[in-house]
Amino acid sequence: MKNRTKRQLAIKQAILGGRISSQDELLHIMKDQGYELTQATLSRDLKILKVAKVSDQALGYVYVIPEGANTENQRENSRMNFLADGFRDIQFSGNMAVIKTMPGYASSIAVVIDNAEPYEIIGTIAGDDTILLIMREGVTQSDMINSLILIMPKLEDKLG
Amino acid sequence: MKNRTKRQLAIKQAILGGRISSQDELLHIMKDQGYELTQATLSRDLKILKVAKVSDQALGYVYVIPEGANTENQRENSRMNFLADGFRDIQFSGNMAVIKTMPGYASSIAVVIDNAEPYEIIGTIAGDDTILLIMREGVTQSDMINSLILIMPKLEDKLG
DNA sequence: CTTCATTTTGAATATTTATACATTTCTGGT
DNA sequence: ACCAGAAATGTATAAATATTCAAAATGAAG
Repeated sequence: MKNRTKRQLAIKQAILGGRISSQDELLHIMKDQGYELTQATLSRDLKILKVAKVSDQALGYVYVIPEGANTENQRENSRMNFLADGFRDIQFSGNMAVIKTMPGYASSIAVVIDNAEPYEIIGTIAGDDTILLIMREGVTQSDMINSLILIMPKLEDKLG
Repeated sequence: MKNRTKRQLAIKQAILGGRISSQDELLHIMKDQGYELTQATLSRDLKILKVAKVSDQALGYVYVIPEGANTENQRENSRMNFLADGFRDIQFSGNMAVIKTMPGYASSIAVVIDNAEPYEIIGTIAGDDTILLIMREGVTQSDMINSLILIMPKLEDKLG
């Protein structure tokens, strides 16, 4: 479970970064990165990540993540980016994480996280500029960060 | 050639309109509309139109036209929509068409049309708020309109 | 109207991608 | 620790899609 999330993030980034034109190609890339999986799993992951294949001048076809996929639609997506801008900082303590935000942002961001229902996070409590996240037993800080980036890609600027 | 353009427009609209989940399904729809073609041709058309297949809650997969496909990228796409807003009117006379635009828009729009190199249009001459289009022999007014919509989808609001 | 070159298309096929099914791996409760 | 149920994965295969190759259509030039 834990590994699945991480793998999907890696797949997503491979796609965002590279010019990949078939699942086989992507499969080799992932294996090079140390992930063990088969084409079947890859196909399922791509479905979950809403990856699409479109024609491309140079390669014939490339995999892309259409704008606004993963987040229903474009408007939702830009709202998400807006919210990500309100993110200031995250600190960990035991099985808890505390996110500090710009004033007023906390509950909106918490709602986004809640709706995504990430495996890593059991629950959230939000004030005005602070969110408390309760982490699932066994989840690492790095897992948490990956999970949050998966929900709000723009956070990568601040967390990656 | 003429028919090919028209067919591709019909395909594009079927995709924009409907929830189509396989080429076979789309093939039947096109045949119902009186187009004669095979899956092979359809596959090529979808490639040309930069249509993509992404996962969908209800249907498993649907065909979509990712935002900004057909036009290189999103920024280009919004510029295109902006320009389409400057379009006022089109009138035909013999093998010529005259587009009236808001002041200053004409040459930008003409450049977009020139770059698309539509079969239907031999050439354009633009002033400040007027574009003269020379139509290819045998091209109908309806062909022209379809062709322009194919270039600037947003024109459909004003021409469809 | 021919002829040649180019483009488009279909049929058959290769390639790619999705999924059914069986198996393994997790998770939670006792 | 053990078991039952759920989720994830691989294997094998079905289904879907892209491409090769040959034929037909179209266009340009004489």
